[in-house]
Amino acid sequence: MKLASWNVNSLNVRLPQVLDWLEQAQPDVVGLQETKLPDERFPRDALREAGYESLCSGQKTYNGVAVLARQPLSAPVTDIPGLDDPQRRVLATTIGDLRFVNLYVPNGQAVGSDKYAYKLDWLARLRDWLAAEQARHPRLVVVGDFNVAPEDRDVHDPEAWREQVLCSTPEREALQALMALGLTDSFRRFPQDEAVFSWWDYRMNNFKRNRGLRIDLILTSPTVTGALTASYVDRGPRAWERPSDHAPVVAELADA
DNA sequence: ATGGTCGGTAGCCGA
Repeated sequence: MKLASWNVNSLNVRLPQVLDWLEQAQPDVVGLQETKLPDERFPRDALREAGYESLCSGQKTYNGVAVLARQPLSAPVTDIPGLDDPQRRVLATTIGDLRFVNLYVPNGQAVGSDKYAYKLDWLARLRDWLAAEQARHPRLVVVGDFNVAPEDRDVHDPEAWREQVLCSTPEREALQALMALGLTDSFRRFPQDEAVFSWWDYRMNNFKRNRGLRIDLILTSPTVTGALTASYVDRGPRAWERPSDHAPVVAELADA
């Protein structure tokens, strides 16, 4: 079983690339972020023709998440309980025996800003909810654009990024608090090259120079971690014409 | 060279 996460930075613009990538990579489940589409404009039919059922939680202009799967998707949840937030950043659903949680974590803009405070609060509330999700659903997978680079080795220039947003100690500690629930960064379960990233700013030829961060993650609960057979970043689509600024990330599971 | 690009929108805001 092949799981993936991809921040597409507008599904309206990126739908042809998503369809190409689905055809090429043949994932079973995909979490999309930054769809930037209200649900009535979600391209459900085109995705169904490609073999995928979908759930979406979108809004105009900003944010928006969706999950695509070859199997039926049930029991959707679109909000962190108790967090009254109009921003569409969460979509959890059950697919087979997996509970799949797709996230677009707030960016945080700059350390010390109001958006940064919102990000840290959001992550703290996420932790409490994921603890409950894990108790209900032992086979839990949490994917998405976390907008946090877990460690310095996930950053092209750690000194330049020291205590900057996406890399600051409070953000990393908030991510660690999620992982302390028993969630594993699937990418680090396997030998990897150095300087593997999942996001490269559009500016300054950052992709060509591989000046990126690894902020798109697939976290797995212990029973799922035990079934992992691979986890990697597919840089291919980032090199396509008119790309998203993020590449898809993938985790593969042995069949049960 | 201290910025440089996108996407959505119709101003700039957000990333």
